Amino acid sequence: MIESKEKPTEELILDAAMKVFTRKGFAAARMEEIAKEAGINRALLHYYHRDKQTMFNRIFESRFKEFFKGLFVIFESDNISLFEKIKRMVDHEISTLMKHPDLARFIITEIAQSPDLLIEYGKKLGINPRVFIEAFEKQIAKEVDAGLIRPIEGKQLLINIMSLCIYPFVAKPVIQTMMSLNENNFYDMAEQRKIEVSEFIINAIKK
Amino acid sequence: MIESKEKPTEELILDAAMKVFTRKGFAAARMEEIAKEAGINRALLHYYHRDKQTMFNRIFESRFKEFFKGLFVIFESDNISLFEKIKRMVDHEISTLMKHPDLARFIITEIAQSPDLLIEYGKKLGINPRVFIEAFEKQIAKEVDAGLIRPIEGKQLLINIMSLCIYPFVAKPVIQTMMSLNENNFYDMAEQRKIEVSEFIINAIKK
DNA sequence: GTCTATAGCGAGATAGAC
DNA sequence: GTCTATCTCGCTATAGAC
Repeated sequence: MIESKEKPTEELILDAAMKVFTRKGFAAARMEEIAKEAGINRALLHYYHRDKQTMFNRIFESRFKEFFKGLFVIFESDNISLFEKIKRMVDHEISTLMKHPDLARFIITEIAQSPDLLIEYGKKLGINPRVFIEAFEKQIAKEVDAGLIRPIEGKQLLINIMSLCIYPFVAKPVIQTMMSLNENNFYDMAEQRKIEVSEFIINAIKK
Repeated sequence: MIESKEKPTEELILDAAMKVFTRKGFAAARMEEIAKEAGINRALLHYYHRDKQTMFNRIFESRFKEFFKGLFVIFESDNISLFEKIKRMVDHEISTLMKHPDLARFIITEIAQSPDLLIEYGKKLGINPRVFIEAFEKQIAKEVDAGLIRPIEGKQLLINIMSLCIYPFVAKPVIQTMMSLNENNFYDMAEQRKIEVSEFIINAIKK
């Protein structure tokens, strides 16, 4: 593997840190492993970043944004039908996670360890899910009242959508082993879900 | 808090270890914290269990069983309809996780760190998901062929069922914060899902 | 900027008194 | 069986040469 464009060391480090933190989590990650992954020396990590925690925060922030941005944007677009919105959300979410299969597990487990992270970085990055959730709930209630879909609570529907999109990636190693899926098989399955999940949801709620 | 029935120390330790390992994972768990949780001294942990790893293995085995047993049993019962089976699976899974909300995240993250755990403990405990999965796929294929349900792949349906049941618990801290749910609210929501999810799935696949 | 060497510390494990 | 004291080691972080 020849590096045709030699990246600046700082970026090499960030890339390496991202990989290692994402697959190991903060506690199990080792500076040694990050250095190795970046092809440099342990000491050099500290030249660019004060310490492990600082490094982690930087990585967490960017991954947090990656995970939480996107989704909400779609919902805000106003003049498209509910079913179309759901299709786009599902497609967007599964596409994102196919590109970053460990992202969801990383974010969720780190937040589980210190729930304040969600509030802290939510504020810092101006991501406020509640606004989005309320809008979503309102739209669902309206559709139900108008008799356009079966009765269902917005919260529950939203959890269902997230579950169907996100869980397969969170549990990827479990699913792969249980169902004997190699990397390719897994991605085929995920790709198929872009449509499968949309249809599943729409069938579940349509009248 | 008065301990009316004083448990033997060994059990106190196992209970404490279960709690700490489950919420922190192996890497972030501290022997000190386990000792404190058990109300004893650090050194005493080593009197009952050789070391941290041994202790962890013991805990992991019992939690692994807890997570993977159950589910499969239900499916094997033969003379009930598919919809009834789904209802029972959903109810069983959500009930289990309501009792042990951190269980799924624990098992999944530890397996993600070392996927061999799934194979190793699966063998050790005689849990073989593949048999179950194949039977499930066969039944779905039959129902589809007979025109009793919409066309859907068994694998995808199974993943959907697991996702809808398990994800809310895996992502519990995220969901609680995003949706402003305290413990009670969360449990009400989960309780409601026992029916909500069954209906959702059945509507999604019925003709 | 990058390395080698090493200081410093946190945490797991052991020795030994009671 | 349970504790206090201590050893040991792995890992983070720093000092200093190049």
